[in-house]
Amino acid sequence: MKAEALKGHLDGILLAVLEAGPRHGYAIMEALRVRSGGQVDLPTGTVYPALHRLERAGLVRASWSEAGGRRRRVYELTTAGRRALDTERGTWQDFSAAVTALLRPASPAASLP
Amino acid sequence: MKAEALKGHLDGILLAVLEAGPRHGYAIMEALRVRSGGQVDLPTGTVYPALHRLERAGLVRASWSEAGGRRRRVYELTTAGRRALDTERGTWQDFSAAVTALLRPASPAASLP
DNA sequence: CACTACATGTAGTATTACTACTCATTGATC
DNA sequence: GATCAATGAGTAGTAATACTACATGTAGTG
Repeated sequence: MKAEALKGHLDGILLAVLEAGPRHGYAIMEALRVRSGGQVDLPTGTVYPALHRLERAGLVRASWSEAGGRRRRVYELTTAGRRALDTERGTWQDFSAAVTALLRPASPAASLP
Repeated sequence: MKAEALKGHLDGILLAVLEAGPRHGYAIMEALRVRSGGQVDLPTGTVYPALHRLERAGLVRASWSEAGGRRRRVYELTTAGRRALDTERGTWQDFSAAVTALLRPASPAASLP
């Protein structure tokens, strides 16, 4: 399972990575790879547009920096971003509990009422 | 939390409902409402197209039936559908474990290496 | 008669994450 | 000295998904 779709929870995950401190896009991708044990390996075409989206939404703040002849765009959480992360954690709890319950085999049940 | 997006796991959930026995679309929506305690309340514009998709994919088999002057399209799992449901359960386990881990607060961490 | 529950469906839209590129620098390898 | 991998940022175009908002019709209840 490599490029597993994060399906709507990508934003929350990016915010969670940034909670630990400011990071640039490439570093975020690597942090995700490391923290997931290689399970989550996002392509740049997923991560960069997502960061721009979060920036437009005011959940992260970005600034250019330079290191070793390489320009980096460093992102950090805003207050709204922190709030959004809290909300997302709650949403995820509810969502995952609901899906887990629905996916669990039910009693073979009465079919047509 | 009402029309919560099932985000890519709708198909698996529909298959899980049908695992308990054949059902028609409307009954599936109701089963979902009941089994989720009202949390999951899908609009018809989500469920019917999804069922058609599953049928096209060969994961369910459909047939018309008549009850009380009402025509119903009754869906039941195929062998492929049963297999797909097993796969989806595994995928969900991995996926939810990964998201839960990534969403968990990390050590405040070194930022820019 | 009007309204609700039952029952199925479509058209059009917004969002999302993907593939497949482009561009540029640095450091290691041949 | 050339070439390649890693670092770093980005876009264009596409496919999939679930949504809103509608159309259509029957049965039963107040």
